Amino acid sequence: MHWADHTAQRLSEKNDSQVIASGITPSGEFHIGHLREILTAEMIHRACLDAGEKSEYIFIVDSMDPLRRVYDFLSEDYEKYIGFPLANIPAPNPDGTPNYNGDNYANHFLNPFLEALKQIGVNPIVVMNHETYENGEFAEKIDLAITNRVEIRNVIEEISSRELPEKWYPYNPIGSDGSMDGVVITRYEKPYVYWTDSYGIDGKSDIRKAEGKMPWRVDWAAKWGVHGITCEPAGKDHGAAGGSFDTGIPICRILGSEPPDKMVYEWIQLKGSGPMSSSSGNTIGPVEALSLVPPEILRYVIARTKIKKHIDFDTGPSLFETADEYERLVSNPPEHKELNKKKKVARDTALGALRLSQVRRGEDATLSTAGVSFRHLAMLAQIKSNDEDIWDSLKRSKHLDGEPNEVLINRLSRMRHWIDSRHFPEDARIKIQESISEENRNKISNEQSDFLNLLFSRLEKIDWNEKEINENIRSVSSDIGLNRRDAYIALYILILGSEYGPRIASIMNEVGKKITLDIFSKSL
RNA sequence: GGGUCUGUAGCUUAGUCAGGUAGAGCACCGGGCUUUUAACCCGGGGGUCGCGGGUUCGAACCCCGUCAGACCCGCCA
Repeated sequence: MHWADHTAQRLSEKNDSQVIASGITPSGEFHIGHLREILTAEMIHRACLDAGEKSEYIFIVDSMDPLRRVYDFLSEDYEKYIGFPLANIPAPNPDGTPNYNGDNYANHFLNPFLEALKQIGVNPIVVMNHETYENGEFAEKIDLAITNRVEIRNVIEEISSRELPEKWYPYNPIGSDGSMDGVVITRYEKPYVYWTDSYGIDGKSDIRKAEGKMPWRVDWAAKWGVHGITCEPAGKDHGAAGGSFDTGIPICRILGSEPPDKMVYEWIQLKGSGPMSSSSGNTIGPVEALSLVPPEILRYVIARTKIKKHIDFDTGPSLFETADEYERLVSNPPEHKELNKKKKVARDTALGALRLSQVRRGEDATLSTAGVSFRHLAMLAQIKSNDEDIWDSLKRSKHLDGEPNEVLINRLSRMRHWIDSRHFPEDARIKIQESISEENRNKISNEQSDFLNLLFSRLEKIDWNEKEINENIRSVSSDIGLNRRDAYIALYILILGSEYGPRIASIMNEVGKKITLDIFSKSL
């Protein structure tokens, strides 16, 4: 059974309806790693719906979280905003300086991410956490937290083995300048928290408004209760023993609600370069990823992997494999015949991954395939600049019957982006030789050389099109008495510097008569 | 130091929760397709399931230990 279906089943035994949640702090550019957070939760949500459960999927944006420090992509101007809620400070310009006329910091990073989510078929209920504070929904939890602060402090100290000060409060008020740093609470009298900030200024915060927030570990536990969350997968950083999940569970109960079960997923890493991080700049954005990778393939990368396995995200060679695996699975799904238990499980898992990879829930997977392997399309896209020529070629090779569908058109457009990008694998790149290298010349036999010479003289006279080129290759090889395989090998060596390749006549045709014949004349 | 997760064919992995003869795909090799070799079809080889012990009629699966990698215990998913 697929992990999402399995989780859905477990959840249905516990609750009548589900609220699946994700939470992310918009402290910088969103990256592919965040997509795992989102998709893990969203796929569980879909699995619940598919099982006939009631379910909602909410994406909580931690817009009330403070700016921790001046990240590398920010200018020094942000020094003055440290400790401010992200919803209350200006978004950065491209050069890192604050843009006082633009959107707030949280929205600035959030909006492009939501756009990317739409593309991969994720339409969450978005909750801005600062609004939950603003409209007073947290007031009761804050009150409970403060009145039970000793107990909560003990939980955190015992479980996370952190030491908290004697006068610790599970609430950080915003001081006179807008920052939550260095504000000391003097007393609590519902609904006001009285404080003195780092300038010695006294003030009070209303717990029914966004005039302060609970610290992270308490805030998370409170959110579970306020939104009635039944499942929130968390990154493994939160999942460690003594981590925020372990403290959140008892704190949530202290605050009067039943917490979701602990659920932890592994991280996505960029192949070869360690974990992604918004602040270190080691990222690939969802938007960039989606310009190269079809959305159903991106979903499939997450869906096919068990949540406790780490994923090496790679927009290089393994993308071919993943994409082609997807195509194969759709066009040739595991059969429903008599199977033993294990094979049945394996089949259900694979089909579940496929089902959850669809951009639109419930859509037939066969509508999401292009009918052509990634590899083949990559080859065609490189040798044919005109899309129509590609459709023609695909019709001839019987990949395509009639007009290309939307999926195929999208695939080709993304393929062209990929080929033009630095991510495209070098060994998949077709490189037309200018002239033959000494090493390659030695691989060519005398017979092959005769073939090339005769072909050269014939090609000079023909109309330059794929059919003519092909016919000449065949006739010349017959005339010389060279078997066809060796003839093609000679041509591949000459033109691509390799002993094999895609249909050589297409390449020669696409490259053009003059350039092709130049290669011959320089090499022979 | 404490803890979590991962380790199955050259590569990516299914199967581990509910123990019952190790399954795929890629790659590789061979054959076919007689307008082709990154297209398509058929076949084949390849695994001490990290290692050691235990429980069991039977262990990839459960238990103990051990090695390796990743990560957490400081508000980075």
